[in-house]
Amino acid sequence: MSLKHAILGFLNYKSMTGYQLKQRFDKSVRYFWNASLSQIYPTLSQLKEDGLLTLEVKYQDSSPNAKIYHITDKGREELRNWLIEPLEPQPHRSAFLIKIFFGANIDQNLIISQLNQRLELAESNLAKYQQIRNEITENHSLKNSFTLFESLTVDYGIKSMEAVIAWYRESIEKIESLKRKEM
Amino acid sequence: MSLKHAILGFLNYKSMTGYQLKQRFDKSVRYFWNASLSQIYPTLSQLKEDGLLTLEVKYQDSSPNAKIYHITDKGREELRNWLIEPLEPQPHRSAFLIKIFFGANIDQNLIISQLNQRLELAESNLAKYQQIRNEITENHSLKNSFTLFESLTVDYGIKSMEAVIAWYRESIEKIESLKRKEM
DNA sequence: CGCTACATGTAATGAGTTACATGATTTT
DNA sequence: AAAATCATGTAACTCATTACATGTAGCG
Repeated sequence: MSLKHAILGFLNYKSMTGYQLKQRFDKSVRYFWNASLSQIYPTLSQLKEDGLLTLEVKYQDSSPNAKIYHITDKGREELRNWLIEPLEPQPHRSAFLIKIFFGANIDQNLIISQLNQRLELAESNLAKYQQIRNEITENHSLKNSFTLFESLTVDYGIKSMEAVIAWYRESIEKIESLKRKEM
Repeated sequence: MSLKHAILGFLNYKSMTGYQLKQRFDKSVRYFWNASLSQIYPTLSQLKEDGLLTLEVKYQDSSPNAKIYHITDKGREELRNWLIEPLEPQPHRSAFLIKIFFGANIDQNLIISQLNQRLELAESNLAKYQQIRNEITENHSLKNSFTLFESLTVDYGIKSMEAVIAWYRESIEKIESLKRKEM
């Protein structure tokens, strides 16, 4: 499970609560790994039981007690081993491509409009990624290895968005051109 | 669930058994939707219970009885509705990008070698997709809408492989160049 | 007075993988 | 003799989502 290792990765930089972890996820890796609080909390308990984390309870008047998790040596080793060992490539599932595959069954205009919707979404995502990219480049030099690796993940987003945008455009054109021939 | 609709999509073309469905999946959509027999069989039962399929049992001497499933009118309607209605964009998870994100924690050569592994894999996938693409173009004219939509899914594979290949190459170079600066 | 932020969880359900279980026929 | 093909499934487990449940403090 990668959630475990992502949590270990963040806690390796800084001890924090589940709530804060969620915020870290949302601020950095959300575009390729989303995690909900209802998944983070049980995972933290489990990591603690496995001896990869320790728990420090901070009693607070103002808000509920905060559970601050710290990574242990065993946790750091687990993280390191996971990072070192090559990962089996995961097959990726795309329900959208299933729809395209069976696209001949419905009116082509309905497919085109769905492609257009996705195209707009991809364009707005691309703009977001480019903005994040600019912020990284402005604030840090890429000589810092932490920054370099973070920027690589953003570059991945940019490159893949550019590729799908081109695909959406070409696909729409091809379907339009088929329509013309069928008339 | 898209598996249901993919099954309906195939059965809409031709009635068949779960085993044959698996073969169809493997021959066409495997690159963006894999399905195992242990998932196909219960899903077929469920689709039958929901009245989207009917079952015809073919008794055979040579091999176990074959259960041939046929799509019903209700099934065709369900397929059509699913194809027509826009799909919520699914967030994609990449454990590999999590590794890259935390890449600063380990020796950079270990990251580079993992990137190289993936690069080789992506190149061989690209070659496969291009071959499939050539076969489609040779055997059918793209004026046929069934063929067009199938070819679009292959084009998606080609375009996204080309994009990640470029990303792998650039990432490796950037890490190499960081190494040089750090020496 | 309601919304957001802080802070924690549980329970039910869905979707998918892996392991287990059976058995005949055909090809290597 | 072993492996692949045809043909069916069940059970256990993992991972993730959605709904449910609780409560304070501060801001507009």
